[in-house]
Amino acid sequence: MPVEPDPTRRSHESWRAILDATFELLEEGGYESVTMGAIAARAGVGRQTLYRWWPSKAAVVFEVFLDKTNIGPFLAGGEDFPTQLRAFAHGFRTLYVEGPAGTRLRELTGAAQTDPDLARAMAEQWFEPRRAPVRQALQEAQKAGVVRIDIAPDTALDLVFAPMHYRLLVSGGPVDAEYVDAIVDLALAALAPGATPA
Amino acid sequence: MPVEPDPTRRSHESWRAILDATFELLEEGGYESVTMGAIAARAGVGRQTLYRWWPSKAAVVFEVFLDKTNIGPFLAGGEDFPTQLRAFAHGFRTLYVEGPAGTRLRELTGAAQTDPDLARAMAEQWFEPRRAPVRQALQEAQKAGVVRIDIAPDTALDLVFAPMHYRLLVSGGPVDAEYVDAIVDLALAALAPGATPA
Amino acid sequence: MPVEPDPTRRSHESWRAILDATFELLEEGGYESVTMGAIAARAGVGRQTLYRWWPSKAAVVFEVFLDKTNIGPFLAGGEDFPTQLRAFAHGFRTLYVEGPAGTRLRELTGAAQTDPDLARAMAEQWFEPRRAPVRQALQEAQKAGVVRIDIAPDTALDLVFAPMHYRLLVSGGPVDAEYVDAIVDLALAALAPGATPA
Amino acid sequence: MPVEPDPTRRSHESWRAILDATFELLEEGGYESVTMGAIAARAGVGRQTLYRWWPSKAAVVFEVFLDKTNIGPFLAGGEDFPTQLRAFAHGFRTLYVEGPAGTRLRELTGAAQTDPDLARAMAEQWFEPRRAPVRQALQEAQKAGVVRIDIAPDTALDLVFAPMHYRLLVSGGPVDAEYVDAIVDLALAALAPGATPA
DNA sequence: ACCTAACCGAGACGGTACGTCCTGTCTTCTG
DNA sequence: CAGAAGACAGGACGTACCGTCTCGGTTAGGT
Repeated sequence: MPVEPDPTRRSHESWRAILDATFELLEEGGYESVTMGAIAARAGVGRQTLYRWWPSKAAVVFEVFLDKTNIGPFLAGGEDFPTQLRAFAHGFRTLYVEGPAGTRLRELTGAAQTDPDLARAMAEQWFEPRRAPVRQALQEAQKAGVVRIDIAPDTALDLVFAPMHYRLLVSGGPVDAEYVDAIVDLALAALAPGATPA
Repeated sequence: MPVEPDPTRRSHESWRAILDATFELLEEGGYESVTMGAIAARAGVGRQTLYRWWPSKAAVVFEVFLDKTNIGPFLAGGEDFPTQLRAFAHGFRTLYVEGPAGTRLRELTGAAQTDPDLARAMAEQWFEPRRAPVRQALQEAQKAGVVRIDIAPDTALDLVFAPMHYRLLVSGGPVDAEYVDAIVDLALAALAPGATPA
Repeated sequence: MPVEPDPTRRSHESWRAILDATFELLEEGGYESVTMGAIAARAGVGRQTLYRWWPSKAAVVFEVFLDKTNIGPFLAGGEDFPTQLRAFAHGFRTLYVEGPAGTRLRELTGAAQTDPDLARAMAEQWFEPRRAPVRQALQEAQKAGVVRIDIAPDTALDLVFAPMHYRLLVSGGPVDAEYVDAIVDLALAALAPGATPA
Repeated sequence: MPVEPDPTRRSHESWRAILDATFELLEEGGYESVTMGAIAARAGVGRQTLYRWWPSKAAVVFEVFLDKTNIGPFLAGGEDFPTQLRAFAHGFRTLYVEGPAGTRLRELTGAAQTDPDLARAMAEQWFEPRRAPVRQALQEAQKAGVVRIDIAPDTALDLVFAPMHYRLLVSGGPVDAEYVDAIVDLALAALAPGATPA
């Protein structure tokens, strides 16, 4: 049984240096170019220190990703659900889909396909925290009768989350503001209380 | 100057042995356990023969994936669009989402996040051939007035394709028949000619 | 500036535990398997405590060797030189050449080839104390005219000490009682006052 | 079961570069400073190539030692045994006891104390080839009645070989020409047909 | 009865070397 | 003469130790 090291013994300087070094390496050459050895060398840290706190380079990169991007988007309160949802979707796109954050998200999600630990960590620490507030608002909207009650909340959420991730990871299609608007429109249409199939 | 190998010289026995060996290795240990060396050894083939015809293990695995799965789903003719779409979605789920094919699809899509050549090959040879017939049927349904005309076809397609891939690749949620039904229902509701947002 | 540790503060329990742990590790896996970390862990002692009192694992192992073997052989008084020499040689063989002590002696002498500090310590604290009484007896025998006077004492001593160490360290040949007898016979023949070359 | 690589496939350039690099590293920093990684880097060779042909750095260094020193000493023919023996002993001292060769011999013999494979290789490929011609000459001298017949040849050989190795490896005493002469004198005295103990 | 200084166990730290694995190229021998 | 076999340079991996360091806790005088 692996002994969990006492986090209070952890050297803050090393931890910071490791995250910074990893960030720089990611910016310079992308995920593939990052290696445990390169991180250690850049950070001026022993290789073993890396392995003491992270099981793999994927874990380090994920922590950097969390460290740099754990800033939203937040759900605006005091607005109606459609407005909230649209604002959230645009915020998500701005923060995570384009630019380096999008590339990191693609690379990490890619690595997670063959790394169950990473997949679990990302699900718990990244994806779920972003779905949770929207789920909450959705369920309130359902109770208020603004959204169909006969849809499982997670299925409804997928209508907005899935297309953005799908274009990012699979189809490579553009995820611009127009696309986000269209997706939100379609989701709201599908979720309208009296909606019926074509 | 790299000489382009003459495809007519390609040995069918070797080609077959390589694909079979790769398939076996995938079944036995998954994508991570496959290496060019292991394929060559298992196939009784020289390493160079592999590199002559494929640039990377991803390319070999993708060819195996194509070889084993290039069998549908097909779009039923002579039925109305909702019926066609639903049947297609269930067919897709059955063939590619669960079982080994789903695992291969996840692994390859994962690898494609850091391998642009693989990403392009998969888009052209796998994803697009599956979207194309549905796009065709959708556009005919739009012309027939059965589906809203004001939606870009690829955006509309995403309503069905995205959720299945999202659960497979990102959320890890179940992709069962109920989910597929729900997604198709919601897509059709969103695409109904008179649909309006919540 | 390195402060010299105060020897009076030395914990006897730790010292004992370290020597015992080292001895056990040597018995279990030989010199190669002993590490400073393993000694500390086995002794229930901090790593730093080891380094406070010994500069290297070789030094610890040598102290264990001294601790366990510093018991002779002794030179019998009141006998003639040939008898003394023969008894000493057999005693040496019994105590140090065979069994674990012989293995330790081999390993330490081996390590001393690339560790001058260890080499010096062994020469002063182990080899010389064993040569000294024999040298003393030899010199008395020379004065008494029983042994040739024209041979440097250390050269004469080598006639007995060298063959046993040579077989132990270099040739791997047997160092049994017959060999010791033969060596002592030859040495005495060479050292006889009237001896002349072949 | 480890597959023995086919020696005919061995790259002569790499082999030469490895031996030369190892020799240089030995000259520069001694045995301790040599590492498999440093050899590979200096030789411009892959690490795996080293491990393909040698099991350890000790094996490489031993091969370098053989390569550089496998040049004698030779036993002069047509002379009487005492003259042959003395010339051989001086030749041995000149070639192997002083200078870098002596240091290498010490380091390798040291390493052999905890490396049985090395010990065996050295015994077979280095020590025995140097003892063999002397044993041969000794046995002829015994048949000719010039040397006592009642001494095992290997015991007799030890009278000359052991003291030189003992001073080199154990006592650190000088191994100069005077010492060699004295040792040869004593050995011959001990081996004279009519020799009797003191 | 309290300081205070050195000791202690524990273990994280920066490093170095290890031996293995895999990649993509090059060479040799064989059917 | 095509291709199986495998050696090659290169480089990342994860592990094992090294010797130093920092952290609290304990012990032992000296006040």
